[in-house]
Amino acid sequence: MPADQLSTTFQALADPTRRAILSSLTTGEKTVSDLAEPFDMSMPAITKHLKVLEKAQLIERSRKAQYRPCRLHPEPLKDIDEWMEQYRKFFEASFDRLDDYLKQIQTKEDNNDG
Amino acid sequence: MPADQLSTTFQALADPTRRAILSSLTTGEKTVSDLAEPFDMSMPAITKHLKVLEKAQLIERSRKAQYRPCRLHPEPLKDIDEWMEQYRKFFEASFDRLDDYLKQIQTKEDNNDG
DNA sequence: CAGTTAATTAACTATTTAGTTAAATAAATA
DNA sequence: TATTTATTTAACTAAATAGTTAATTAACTG
Repeated sequence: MPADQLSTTFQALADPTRRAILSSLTTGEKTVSDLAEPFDMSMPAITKHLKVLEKAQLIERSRKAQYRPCRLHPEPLKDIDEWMEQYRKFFEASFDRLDDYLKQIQTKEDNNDG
Repeated sequence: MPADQLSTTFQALADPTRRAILSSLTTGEKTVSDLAEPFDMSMPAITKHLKVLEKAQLIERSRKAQYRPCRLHPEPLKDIDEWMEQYRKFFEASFDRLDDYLKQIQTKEDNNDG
């Protein structure tokens, strides 16, 4: 398994449970139990997912009494966004999708003199 | 391993060789040998990476004589870009980075009367 | 048709991943 | 101090990943 940061980030995101955990953290800090609640999965499984997210620096953790709250650390997502930049011209220019096609039609109509 | 499309795409991108292959395809269609050339890796290893990219629908393949040219199919990247949307407000608003901090300072100076 | 080039498939291996249950640790509370 | 709550660690397993070499397939070329 590759050790570079971008690979680690993509790897961490390649799991629906971990993406759901991140999404859940967009509304603020959560305990491990809070985060585990929606999933039909043991606590140790959640602990492992949190370790993957923490190693990828997508979350940060602290201590409050017996709790180990997690919060979102979104910076690695910025790196993905920047990596994506070189591909935007390809997928944004695409005519494969209906809405893109319709947008193109609309633009032509806007420029119409008659 | 999760079967959902977004996980498959992230998984495919979680490897530097595969990302380099995609990047190489931004300049146009390439044969397998062309794509393999920069890597210190056997041909079957490259074939496997191409299979991963093809299953993730990040590349498309055709046939020309004994060649099996590959071309970029960027649509799944659009899905990642859309998934990212919910996180942009977090990393774009970040003050963790020096350039963001400097931008903030600059804005204050621009608004100065003296 | 024999040989060469391009690429894939088969068979194998080592490592990683994603989950489990049972036990251990940390901190609060009765 | 004993018990409960929150979480992690240990030990294990099954499946997936990423690579290898050797053999095979496909198509061109002399």
